[in-house]
Amino acid sequence: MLDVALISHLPNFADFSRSELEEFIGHSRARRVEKNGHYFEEGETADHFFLLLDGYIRVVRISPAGEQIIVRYIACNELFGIAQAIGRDTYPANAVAAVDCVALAWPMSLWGETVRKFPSFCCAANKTLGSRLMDVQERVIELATEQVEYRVAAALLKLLDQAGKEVEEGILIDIPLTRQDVSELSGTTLHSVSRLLSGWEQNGLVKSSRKRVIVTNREKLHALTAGDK
DNA sequence: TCATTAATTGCCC
DNA sequence: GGGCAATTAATGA
Repeated sequence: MLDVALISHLPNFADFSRSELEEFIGHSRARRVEKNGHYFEEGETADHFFLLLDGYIRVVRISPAGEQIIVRYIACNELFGIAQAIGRDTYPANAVAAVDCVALAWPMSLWGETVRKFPSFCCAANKTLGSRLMDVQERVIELATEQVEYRVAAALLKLLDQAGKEVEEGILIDIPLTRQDVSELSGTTLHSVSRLLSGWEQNGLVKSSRKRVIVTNREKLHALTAGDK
């Protein structure tokens, strides 16, 4: 079984006693999903909720025309698949492992009592939902009003916050990320992303290679989202 | 080494 | 900016 210390520091569990947390974890099962596998698919009965312990998850929806849209990425220590919290009994999107992932899975039947009994857990779930909602609102506004350059820069900056990892040349987005992925995340095409990244590379903002993006000048990238240009 | 998957670039709308 | 095609590059079996 899993070491309680792995997650006891999370705000979700602030008002669990040690034994309560042990019991709660006892009701979960660690679920491993290898890269490109999925935790659940859109429309499936939501029988579990999850806490990501390691890895990154891509939340994907398919448009009526069959095109993929990446809704967001989920980083570790985040709750996901919490359909019950928004009154659904099916999952609203696909959850795909962007890398090999480990998550704890609880039966959804535990959701109600957990939320009722532990304000810290409830509060963390609300915060998670709230910040996702804010994210979505921001993106709607971006899509309606901003240029592609802005949107791609904003998408990269968001990933930097979620998955940034310091390396010698700058900050690496620690998720395998194709141009296609970036385009699905920012509502454009892989061609435009490729052209933008090439341009930015020449100007020293980023360094990219196959499935990897390193941001070498965060300030300049940020400036692209500041309204000018 | 070959087959597959990604990335780049030029041309046209 | 997007769509398409040709080309090249990287990767993994």
